[in-house]
Amino acid sequence: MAKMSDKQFIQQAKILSDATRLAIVRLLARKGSLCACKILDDLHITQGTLSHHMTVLTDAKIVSCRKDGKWRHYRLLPLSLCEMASFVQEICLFPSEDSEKNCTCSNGDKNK
Amino acid sequence: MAKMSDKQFIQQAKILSDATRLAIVRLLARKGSLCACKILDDLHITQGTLSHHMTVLTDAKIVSCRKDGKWRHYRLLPLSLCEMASFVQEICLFPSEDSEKNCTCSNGDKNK
DNA sequence: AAAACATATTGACAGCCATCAATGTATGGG
DNA sequence: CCCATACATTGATGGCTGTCAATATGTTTT
Repeated sequence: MAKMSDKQFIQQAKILSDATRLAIVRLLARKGSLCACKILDDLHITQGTLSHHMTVLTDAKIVSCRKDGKWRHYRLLPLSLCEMASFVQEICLFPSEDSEKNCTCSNGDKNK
Repeated sequence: MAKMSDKQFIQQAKILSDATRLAIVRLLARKGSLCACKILDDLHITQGTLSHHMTVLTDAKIVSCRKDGKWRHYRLLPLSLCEMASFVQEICLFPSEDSEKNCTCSNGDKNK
């Protein structure tokens, strides 16, 4: 699994930090695969708004899209989400070293 | 570790999806503990802007703050970040069941 | 060909927010 | 006391974006 850049993480986090898009992602996580019209049934938004969100999610490779006649079937792509989880996990596991002793807030010599 | 609500996750993700705040978090992850003036040295923002971001991060319990005379020492709090990582991880581990067979996009009967 | 359905696109708009400049507050030094 | 330092607060502003209404595009059905 490739490591995510800060820039990538920011993009993905911004995408997931929207209530509507998170609802879509969670819905897909439960249902596996859905066409846009079924997703629309669960949300209180316009069809144009949903289309916009699906484009955003697809471009970010958070979901995949398969054409089937008139329909578009969407499915969750685990890779981006896993990379995102790892990204946060790594920060979370910071060494926790105490560098306060090195603080030189222009008073680092107050103990002289 | 408590489970995060969708609302909480959205709030935290929104906070981390800002380049400046992510830089602050990563800086604290490396250095352990820093006062505001040292954080300011690493960023190209105004002091007032930094103060704003530190308030946001502190309110969200992503960092802790300890007063020491004129100074404020900030430190990363791992809990919120870990919960956030778990939140994404759980979505990432969705069952991957294929419910496409149940899709009734008004053409569920097209094989009749 | 026409109508119905599914989705995409466009333009406009309101709300949010990161940022700055300016000012305010608190703490410590001389 | 006065001044410097560290940080907070306020008001204004520009940019981004989620949303809708309207319209367009593509596909299937009749």
